[in-house]
Amino acid sequence: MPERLSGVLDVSVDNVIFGFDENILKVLVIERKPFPDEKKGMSAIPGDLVYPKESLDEAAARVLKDLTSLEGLFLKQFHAFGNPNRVKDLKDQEWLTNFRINPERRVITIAYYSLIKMDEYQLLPSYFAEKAEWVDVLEVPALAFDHNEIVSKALESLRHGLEMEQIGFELLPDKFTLTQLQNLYEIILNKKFDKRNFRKNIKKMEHVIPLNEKQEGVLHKPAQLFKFEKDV
Amino acid sequence: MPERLSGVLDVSVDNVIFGFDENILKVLVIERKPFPDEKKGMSAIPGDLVYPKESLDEAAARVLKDLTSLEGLFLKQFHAFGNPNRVKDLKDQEWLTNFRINPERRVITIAYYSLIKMDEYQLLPSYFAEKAEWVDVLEVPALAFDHNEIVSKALESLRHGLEMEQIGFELLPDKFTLTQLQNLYEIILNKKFDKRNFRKNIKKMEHVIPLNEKQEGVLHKPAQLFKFEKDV
DNA sequence: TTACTTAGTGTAAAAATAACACTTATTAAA
DNA sequence: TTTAATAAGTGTTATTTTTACACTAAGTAA
Repeated sequence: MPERLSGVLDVSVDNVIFGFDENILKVLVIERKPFPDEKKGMSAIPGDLVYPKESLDEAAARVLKDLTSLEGLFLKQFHAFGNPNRVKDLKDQEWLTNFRINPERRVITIAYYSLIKMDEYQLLPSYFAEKAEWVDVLEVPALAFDHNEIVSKALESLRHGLEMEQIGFELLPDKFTLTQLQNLYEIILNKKFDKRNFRKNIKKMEHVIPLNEKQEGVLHKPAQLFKFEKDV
Repeated sequence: MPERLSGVLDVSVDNVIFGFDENILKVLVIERKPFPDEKKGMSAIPGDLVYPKESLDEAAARVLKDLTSLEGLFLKQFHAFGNPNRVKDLKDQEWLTNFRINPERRVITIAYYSLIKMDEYQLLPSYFAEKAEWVDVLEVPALAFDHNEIVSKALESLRHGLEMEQIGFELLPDKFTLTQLQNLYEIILNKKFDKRNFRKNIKKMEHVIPLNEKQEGVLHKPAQLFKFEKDV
């Protein structure tokens, strides 16, 4: 048992938070406060160390809450990243020195993704971030650590493992039109659907319930509204 | 940052090793050496702590090799388990005391599954195990830690994420019959397929190559043999 | 030669998917 | 009050995919 030294690891959670605004899919990144000799702090996705007495899911929820003030969201664990050098880059080390007791220590991270409606809350940067902002999933800048890899894999998992029911609950208003729903599918899956075929498929879904209400305040034929029914 | 104490976590990998013998799907479990007052040691799936300088994938491969002497297998990371009390059961603690420097320490585990042909190697119990044995996936006994949960989730992932190409490479002989292949599918997916329809589907797969060879030594019409072609 | 065993094969019905264009309801402006 | 603009809403047909189903063929052993 040669190298079984103790206490040499930390475990963190990292959250890839996708934001949806009816037209575009974005990712939440946090910009670090710059160092004295930096023009602009490097960006990262929100993550933090797991506390001693919380589960991984609890840690992910806590971090999400701390960084976005949102609670009760759908949070999906999708992969663990454990490259032994994933936090050893010089810039990353400099930054960690300011925010971790043991900045040099190896960190294994468990990554989650989550989905929120961008317009439903204000981004509130946390104590260690200069600002929090949305970036287009197709134009993610260079991020700290292995966060670009984490974001790529999250997007892949999102498109793969997709249970639209759950996602729809999170990302659409309580009452929504079929066009909004189709938009959601198209943006997340990054492909187009035929309107009539799409609607035929939706009709088969028992958890999408038509309401006796119409859209108001639009300058065209108002659409019928629908809701999701959770318990079917 | 109230509880951000350091050095309180270990990280392990656990491998759910599925074994296939043309008729049944089994899981490899290791029986611990019993304590003086025990009749029979408790069983567990093979896992171990991650070394300081290896990646998670490397750790999983190493553990698999140590415990089964197999190398180069398809290894799929499928979930991280991090309940803070997952190794705190009394029996588990007693056992850990014999094999870990810090038995009381919380352990987060990254779980992998793998697939092997049962008849291709001898089970060689490692230094801390009384014996290693195969158990039917439908009759897994009570295991240590949260290993029953891990096995369930592995089976679910296996059936879900299934890329049969890869699995077939591991689990079938170099030359196989379509009946063997169908068996493999049926056992892993736990359902029956129509023989003709199954064969129609296989014909569409470019990586399944018919050979100019027949089965020998059987007391019925010999079947044509096929092989997998990796690079398509 | 016969009995036994598993291999191997085609077709038709049913279901799912894909392609496609016009009419309707509403608002705002003329 | 008519017209223009906008997005909503709707059905049918062709194509593809999936399912269901039963007999003949090739080999071995008695």
